[in-house]
Amino acid sequence: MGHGMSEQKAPSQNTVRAICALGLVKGLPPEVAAHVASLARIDVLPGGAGVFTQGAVAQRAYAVLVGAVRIRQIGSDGAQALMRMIAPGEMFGTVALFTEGYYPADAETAMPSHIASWSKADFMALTMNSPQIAINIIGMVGQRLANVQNRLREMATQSAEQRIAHALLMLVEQSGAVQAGACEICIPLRRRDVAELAGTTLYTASRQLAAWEKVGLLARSRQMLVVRDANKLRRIAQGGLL
Amino acid sequence: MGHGMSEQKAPSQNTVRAICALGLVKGLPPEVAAHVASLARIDVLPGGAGVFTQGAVAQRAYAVLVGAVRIRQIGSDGAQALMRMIAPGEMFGTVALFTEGYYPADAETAMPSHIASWSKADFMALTMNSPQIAINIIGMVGQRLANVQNRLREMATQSAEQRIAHALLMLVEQSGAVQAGACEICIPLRRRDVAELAGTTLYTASRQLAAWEKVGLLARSRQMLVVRDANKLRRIAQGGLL
DNA sequence: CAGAAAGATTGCGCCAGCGCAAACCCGACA
DNA sequence: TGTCGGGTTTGCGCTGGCGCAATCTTTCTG
Repeated sequence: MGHGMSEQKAPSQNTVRAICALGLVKGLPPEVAAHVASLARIDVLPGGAGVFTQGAVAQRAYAVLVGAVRIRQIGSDGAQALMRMIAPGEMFGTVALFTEGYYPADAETAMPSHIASWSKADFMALTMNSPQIAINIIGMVGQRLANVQNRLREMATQSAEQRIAHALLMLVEQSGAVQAGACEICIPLRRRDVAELAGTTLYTASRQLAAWEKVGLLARSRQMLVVRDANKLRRIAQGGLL
Repeated sequence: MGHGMSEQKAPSQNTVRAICALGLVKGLPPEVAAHVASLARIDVLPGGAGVFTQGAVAQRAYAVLVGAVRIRQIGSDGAQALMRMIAPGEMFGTVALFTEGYYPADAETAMPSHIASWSKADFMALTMNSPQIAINIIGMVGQRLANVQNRLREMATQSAEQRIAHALLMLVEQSGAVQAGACEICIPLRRRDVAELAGTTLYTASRQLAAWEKVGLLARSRQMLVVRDANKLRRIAQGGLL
């Protein structure tokens, strides 16, 4: 949105295809999906670029086509928490259009990314005119709600170790590229990100990840994390051992 | 839902009025609201009655007209967390109709209650036929999502004392009856409920509440909690002192 | 109204994990 | 190739709050 470094394009072949694969237009005839795509604006952003900021008036709904986005919330006391990482094919910033109208968190690219977005007017019109789109939105938001509620319960009842394991498993599910039994998480993660996702501190997260690397459960390949034994991780997440 | 003790009625005058005040039918003409009300089934339940159970196939959407409902989630390890308390005028169990179809938590009355509900078929039809209803649902779910995300952040970053304060403030907001500067929370709360809402243990919650009662910040009047100084509580929640 | 069952309180010991501080690693850029 | 800055690791001490166990209180139930 008006960044010095952003490059703006009209939808191209590839981007149209990506938009048509969005959950938003699931179950809709191709021509409707194409129409949705035609309304989108595409931003090509470098890593670390802001998309919107917490508290700003919500004017657009977004989707990641390529890359990754970090959604971070800052409390009145300055404490930060990473609400979610957005992988390609997922939407973000949509709920604020339907509620009070302010983004509840910051959004910034975690790597060079292509971001699609729709104006509030267009997006509302789409929703009003197509019950299927409205239902798709409810489904997406509901999914998120269920997910966040699970995390909330885990946060309240599980150990830091388990929570970190869960965070990694969630990321694998979101953007895991399976290769030779191992899963690479295709989202760049700092220690700090893992910590905030799991609701613990940088220090604890660093120690835990280091320990898992030592055992060979985890590895790093050029900035990305690789889970070498997802089942073992799953067992840890369930609280198998302590 | 087929309980021995439940009494089932067709919508009466009072219940119709209550249903028309639901956020679900906000912005809709009275006759549509009346139609929504006519489709509702009303259950009159005693306290402690189950409404639905976690994992069951979602077949109805619910709203509390009178009373209160506890929504509790149980993890695979048996650990419990109280997701939310439902006050009169609020809906619950609606999201599952739009997602995978299973209720993600248990619901039981926390006191004698009147519960309205709609069949999945009716509810989906309403949503398909009225974009306004669809948008209202998105708004309600979005509100919930924002709320849960806030709790998630607090859980990750704040002290148990702060979290308990937040939990009480949320309840006041939900069903606070102001009287002589103090707010009574019109939902029956056990220590355990407060603890699970705040993501701490029964013991810690009990100690904290006892301390606040000692200082006069809190009081108990027949099973209900009364917040005598909401501002002070707010200051504690913000982390003013430790 | 007695007895049982469920909930609340509180003393006490203990440890997970927080968080400072200092060192270390590594990619970017001149 | 130096050096600069952001990110990471790790030792160490400290404490919030967990959780057992015993007791007390209140609410049901017959």
